[in-house]
Amino acid sequence: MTISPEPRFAKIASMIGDPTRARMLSALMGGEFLAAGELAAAGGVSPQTASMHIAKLLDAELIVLRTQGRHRYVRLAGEEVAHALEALSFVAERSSANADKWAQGAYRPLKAARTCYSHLAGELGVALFDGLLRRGTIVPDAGHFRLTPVGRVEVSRLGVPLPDASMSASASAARRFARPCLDWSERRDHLSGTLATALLERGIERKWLARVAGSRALTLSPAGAAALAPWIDAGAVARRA
Amino acid sequence: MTISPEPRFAKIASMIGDPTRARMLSALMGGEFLAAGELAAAGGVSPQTASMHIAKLLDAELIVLRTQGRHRYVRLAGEEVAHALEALSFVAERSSANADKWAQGAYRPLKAARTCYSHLAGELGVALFDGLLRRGTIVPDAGHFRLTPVGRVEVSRLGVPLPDASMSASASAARRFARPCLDWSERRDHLSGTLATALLERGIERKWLARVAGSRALTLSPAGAAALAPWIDAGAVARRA
DNA sequence: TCGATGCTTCGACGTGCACCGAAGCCATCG
DNA sequence: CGATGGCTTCGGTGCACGTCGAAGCATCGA
Repeated sequence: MTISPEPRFAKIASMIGDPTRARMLSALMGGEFLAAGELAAAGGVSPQTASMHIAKLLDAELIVLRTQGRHRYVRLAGEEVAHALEALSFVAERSSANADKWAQGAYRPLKAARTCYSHLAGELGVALFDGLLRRGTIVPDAGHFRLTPVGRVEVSRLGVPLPDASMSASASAARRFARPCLDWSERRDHLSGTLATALLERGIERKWLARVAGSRALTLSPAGAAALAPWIDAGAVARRA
Repeated sequence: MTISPEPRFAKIASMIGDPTRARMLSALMGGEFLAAGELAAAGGVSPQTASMHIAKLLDAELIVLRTQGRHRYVRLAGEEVAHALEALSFVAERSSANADKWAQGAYRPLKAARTCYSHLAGELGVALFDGLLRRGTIVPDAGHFRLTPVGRVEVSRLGVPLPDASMSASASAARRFARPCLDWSERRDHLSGTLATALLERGIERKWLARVAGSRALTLSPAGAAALAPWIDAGAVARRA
């Protein structure tokens, strides 16, 4: 038997495996562009060191670059990268030894509500997902989800832009629109896809949700609790926020 | 901003990121138990070195151990681990620079047909998945798939054991039964779940498919092509095998 | 034009860790 | 009960790479 070549995923994993780069990528899971300096802070290293790490991540195509004046902004390269990070988190958090650590300090806000790259995750994320299904805003359809007629009205009333009413687009577009995504803290599905992305964007824009600086965590405002009340028990939500 | 702790997924990623461990894990993606010595061969290192790596992987709970006499057999710790490896592969293979490498040597058989931990993947995997849907053996149902009445007959005729005809089991069991899984070489879904696992097991048992030693690759026998003919064009299959 | 800012490149340092040789441990087999 | 085979532990070596100081290079504001 000839020695098999090094699997391609090894390089990707080694990129993610360095503690400093992992902190950087974790910060980028917020889904936004971050400047090189911000990444250095997130990683807890000097600008020079951060610069080297950014070069490596670019080379591995885990992030993409956008130069603007003397700033260099960087973002995750795509949903696929975010998904790989989530899958790794799911494995990491599975250990029984970690079960009690959720309660304490630093991880608590992250469990309550956070971004999963471009959509909502954590307790709030799965609660919203449950609510959307229970209320009949979305229904399962061939491996993904679609809005019901009532759902279209409800969602557009929130100010979320929707694709053409015809929905006669390609199957892959329908698949991208709304599909399940495994939540590593709740170990259950939440909603992902362009609908979920639009919901999060609008939620931030209207200040229903606010990003916690330097973290993927989100906080829910009273206005947000009110807006989401049709789908989520306001009392339970308030206790979380 | 306080420096955030090292994300938990970093340790998992660093475990996967070492080239030798990556080769070992790749071999374990076959879904079977492998002895420590076999892992050493797969990794291309001495037994001592393999032993150290196995200890690390056990500590990280990426693999599980089963001692039998003087042999120590090891297997992936679960579907979650396999899924994380697949997600990483999906990122790794996405690069445009890799597009042409599929054609050449070592990767060709892997692309044609391979195991995805416990089920079938690669060109053969997606072709079978397409065939199962086109022929109406399985149909989409609320985010996963279920057998049609005709499908039950067809599949049991292959000798694949099926759960109770009632199918009144829990929703999560239905979900586990048959669901889509992203194929990193084809960049499309193939079938996963207990049905897919049973299909692969039966296929190996009846020598329709054979494992290639020291690899995740599979080869399709003429008998296999005949057995799968209702779902897959035999000509196209033969050209692959 | 000049200084400040944001980031990169270069060079040197230190350490973590993968690796193997040698030796030891535990089963199984003759 | 010794011999063999499979695997682990220990000890020592070497390399890869993450780290920062210093210097260089753009861009922006005055």
